[in-house]
Amino acid sequence: MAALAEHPTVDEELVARLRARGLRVTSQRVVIHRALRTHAQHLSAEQVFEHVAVSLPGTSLPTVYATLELLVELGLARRVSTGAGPTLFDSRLEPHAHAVCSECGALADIDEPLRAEAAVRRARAAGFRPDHAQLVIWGRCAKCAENQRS
Amino acid sequence: MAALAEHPTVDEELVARLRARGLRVTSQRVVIHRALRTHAQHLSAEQVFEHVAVSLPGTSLPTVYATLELLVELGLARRVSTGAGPTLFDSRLEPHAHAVCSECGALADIDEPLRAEAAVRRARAAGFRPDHAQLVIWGRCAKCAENQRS
DNA sequence: ATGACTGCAAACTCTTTGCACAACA
DNA sequence: TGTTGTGCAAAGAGTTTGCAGTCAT
Repeated sequence: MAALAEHPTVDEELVARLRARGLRVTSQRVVIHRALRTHAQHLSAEQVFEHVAVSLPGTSLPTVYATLELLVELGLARRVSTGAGPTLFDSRLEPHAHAVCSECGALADIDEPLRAEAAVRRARAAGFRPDHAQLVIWGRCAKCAENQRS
Repeated sequence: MAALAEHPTVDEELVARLRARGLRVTSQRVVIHRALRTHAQHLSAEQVFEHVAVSLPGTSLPTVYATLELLVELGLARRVSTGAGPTLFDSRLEPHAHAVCSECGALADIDEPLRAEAAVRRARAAGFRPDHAQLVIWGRCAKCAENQRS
């Protein structure tokens, strides 16, 4: 737990939530959380691992996986499963849609309110306890649509 | 291609779409498509494989995977990636939401119009070519919410 | 001091690939 | 007859598990 004095505001919420659950504040957890928050959104576990390797060499991939799952449980990250390639992790917590290219797998944020209330209400009426909703739009990104005029 | 005379209406569309693309109508393709249409929705490749093993023994798992992907391309099935467990394939083509239990992975249909038009328009404006949208609601199913009062 | 957490290696699940044979058109 | 499609076996990607040792509390 040294050399971690910077980024106070980014870390605060993580530390608070770990403490609230009686979980330990380890350097790995701090660095992994920071990687997700400070780099581009939608990182795979492998990408997080690469970023973390710079700031905290020796961190293992299984720890990255475990920590990312923990962050999701703590409500500090969201899983984005595109079904193509690895699962991505997103530190943007506001509900927003994702556009996924079925050709190259590229992922883009769509800033637009979800309008999922009706479906969420319907799910709740069926005994389901909704946590959050996610809208994924499948299609072709501009680049792939141009390259392959089919 | 014998003993496949039943289920005419279920098969018709598949045969038409295969012919239209100059693709061959094989017994495996017919049986796999039929399995997806006649059994409960949301089957994994493995589950399709098991069902197909009854009606056409000897069919291989790689063929099941290849054919399911083909059905998706032909617009006769939809991929549903929950991010937990294997990819599921859905023969219901009308847009509808899915509720996924983050505890046990159970998947349920939510019959509710999507209201994804605004997000789709936004994606299209960014050069993206939308194909279809999917709304996934994460949470806990009735059973898991009851078992584990946390 | 003690129990949670990590690193390592290995296993595991799901899916794809390469190649020889089979069968639709 | 000429490919397209299939089966088999093997490989591959992504993720999880078991266990011994480490470190936050």
